[in-house]
Amino acid sequence: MNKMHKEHTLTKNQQIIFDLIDKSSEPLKAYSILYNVQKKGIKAPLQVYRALDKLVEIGKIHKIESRNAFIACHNSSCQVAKATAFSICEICEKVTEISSAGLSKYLANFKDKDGMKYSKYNLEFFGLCKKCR
Amino acid sequence: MNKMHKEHTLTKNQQIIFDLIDKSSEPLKAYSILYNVQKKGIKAPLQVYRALDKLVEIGKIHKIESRNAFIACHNSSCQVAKATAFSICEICEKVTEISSAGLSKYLANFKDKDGMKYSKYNLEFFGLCKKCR
DNA sequence: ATATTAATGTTATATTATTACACAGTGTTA
DNA sequence: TAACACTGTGTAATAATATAACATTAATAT
Ligand SMILES: [Zn+2]
Ligand SMILES: [Zn+2]
Ligand SMILES: [Zn+2]
Ligand SMILES: [Zn+2]
Repeated sequence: MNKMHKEHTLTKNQQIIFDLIDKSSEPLKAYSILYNVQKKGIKAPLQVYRALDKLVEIGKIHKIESRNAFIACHNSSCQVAKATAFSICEICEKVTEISSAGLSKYLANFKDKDGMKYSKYNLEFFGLCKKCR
Repeated sequence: MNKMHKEHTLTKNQQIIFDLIDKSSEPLKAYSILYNVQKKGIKAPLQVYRALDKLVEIGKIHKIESRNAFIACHNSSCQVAKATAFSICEICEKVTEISSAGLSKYLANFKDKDGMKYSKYNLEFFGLCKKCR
């Protein structure tokens, strides 16, 4: 198989699960994923969680921690820095990945009281989306 | 009664669980809390989760979403705005609440592409603490 | 080839959280 | 007073989320 540059070639299970998440309009939960890929031969939770772990690790998807759900990344810079930001509508649960150069720069340069810098972070904003206001 | 400055009188279960979290040096998980309060008559998970929900709601504790654990708030401004930030050591799992006027001001004023502002957010920074470096 | 690493398949189990229902206390209203 | 709404409690059962343990196979590197 042709392995181009730094591209991660997904395995069969990883590809099946990534495709499902990528084409979804909303974040998907692990057991919802499991249910939807059983016809493709993925039968057990662990198969799903292993693929999810790897996809998160390589930055193809992100976990929305407050919702225990997974969303595909459409922001190529995330694949380098594990620095993510999302907006979440508290009514319709719509989740959008925020890609703001200003925000990521601010957070990447943020130092706490001890002068500590953090390259990795996860930020979740909550509010009402346009529709729900 | 003045709503802005209303003191929440904790119920018995809430007080027992808050005291445990408050005196803990690390975030506590729900079932660890349950185990530790059984001698005080709290026998079921639901009793713990109900108290936790209320304590989160009134800002006495926060949930560390990436760890499914709860920590007492020592930053009085959180009780007004549900805007929280933490640093988490990826080795020893030490969690510290960040209270930075600059950070909270920046995030409270942050607008996404649609001009939307969010008063509520949760930010988790990851890295290595002083000891673990 | 062989050692090594990564991924898979399967079963069982652990951990985290909620539903459903009955009931008790408190304060307000009629 | 009685009726009501509201909040909290106690208990059992169950749902939802995630990992442990073990055997096996595929891909990669030396
Ligand atoms: Zn991303
Ligand atoms: Zn919405
Ligand atoms: Zn706080
Ligand atoms: Zn540490």
